[in-house]
Amino acid sequence: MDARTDTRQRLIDSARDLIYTRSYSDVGVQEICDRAGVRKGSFYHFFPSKRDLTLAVLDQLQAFFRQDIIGRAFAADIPPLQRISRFFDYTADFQQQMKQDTGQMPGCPFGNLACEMSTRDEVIRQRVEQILRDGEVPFEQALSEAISNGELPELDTAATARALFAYAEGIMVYAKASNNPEMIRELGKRALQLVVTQRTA
Amino acid sequence: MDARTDTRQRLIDSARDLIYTRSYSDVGVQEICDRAGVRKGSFYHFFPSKRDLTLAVLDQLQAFFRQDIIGRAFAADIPPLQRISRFFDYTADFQQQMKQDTGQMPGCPFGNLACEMSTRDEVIRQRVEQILRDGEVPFEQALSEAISNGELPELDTAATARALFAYAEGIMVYAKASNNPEMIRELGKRALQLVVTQRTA
DNA sequence: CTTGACTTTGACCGACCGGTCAACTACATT
DNA sequence: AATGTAGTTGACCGGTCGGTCAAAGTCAAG
Repeated sequence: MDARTDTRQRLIDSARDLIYTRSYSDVGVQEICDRAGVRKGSFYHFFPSKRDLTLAVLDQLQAFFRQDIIGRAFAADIPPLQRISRFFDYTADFQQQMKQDTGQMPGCPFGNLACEMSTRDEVIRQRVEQILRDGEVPFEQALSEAISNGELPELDTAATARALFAYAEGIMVYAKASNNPEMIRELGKRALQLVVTQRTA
Repeated sequence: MDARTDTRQRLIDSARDLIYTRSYSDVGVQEICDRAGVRKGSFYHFFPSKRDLTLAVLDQLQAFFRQDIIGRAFAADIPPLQRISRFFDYTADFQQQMKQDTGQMPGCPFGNLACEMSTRDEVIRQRVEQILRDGEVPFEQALSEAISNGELPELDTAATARALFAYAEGIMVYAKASNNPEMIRELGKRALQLVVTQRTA
């Protein structure tokens, strides 16, 4: 690992930890540098601005989210609809671990930044929007597979996937406001109701 | 309107506008005072801290939310389940108006503050948590009424109301990230699916 | 006319903000 | 050994942060 990569990566990691557990505006460049053991001048050698560092942080968070949450939850070892339920369980596990480590439930890093930054930085907003769009994909795939399997009737997989993901975001906001990861599990149980096409009764 | 009430109220209004459309950390006390036409020293005569002003802002926002959104949406002029659908429509209308006025969709002020402040200020977190709890009530009442009417079978009204409200929060995050209030309408159409107790198919 | 409470003012506090810059070091290539 | 490049350093920029304070102004009740 050459020094370039290392310093740059330490800045990303430091910013990820701080911004995720606090907020964009609450964390200064100086604090990010301190935690990374980097002088501020070096920071601006690697990133033209705090915003650009944040975009790099978003890339890394998306990669982690895809591999460690989405990837494991949507693995093909169980039927597709069960994977959606598993996603909420793994999300709850992760938030529970974060709370154990930091004392507080940080919620969804993308939702957090969407709320804080969408009206303030169009570049960040668009990046977050794209990440949310990408997050719909595994849900949509699981739904398609369930339809193929005969587990589900024909339905609008794209719209349903989006509703599921939006519900997941709402659950995270709600659980964060309550500082209670258990709420993710409770509310997550209802997610599959969004998949149905017609109401009973 | 005596001067005391007026100055204090102008500070609350100014802070509401600025914090709602931007964020807590992005708005300074000085800027709040400038917009209110108040000198900073006066600010600290009426509020011991920026946090306390924010709590006053939350009170006012909750009152507005109750009267102008919840109150109108859940009026008894239509059947209870339709009131829930109307809530999403009115919410979309309001966000559309905000976007027209400011260029951007600000989303839910409570969800925004939940995301930004829950890990940073326990007092604000608890206040927001209470506001979210209070928001569940009209949903729960509508569900109870629908059960009485025979429109719905017996179900856990408290848990269902919470799921509905969480879904609403998620829709707001999603729409804000997309800067597209229309998304509230589209996703809102699926809300009543969360009310069902068993899946078809 | 005085008192006392409420309100306003503007200067001030130390700390921090995001960002810039010229000088310097380390190292690989020639 | 000389050169070029990547990386590092710390001082520095103007501006803002949340918050404090003593002094002055305002006004109604006694």
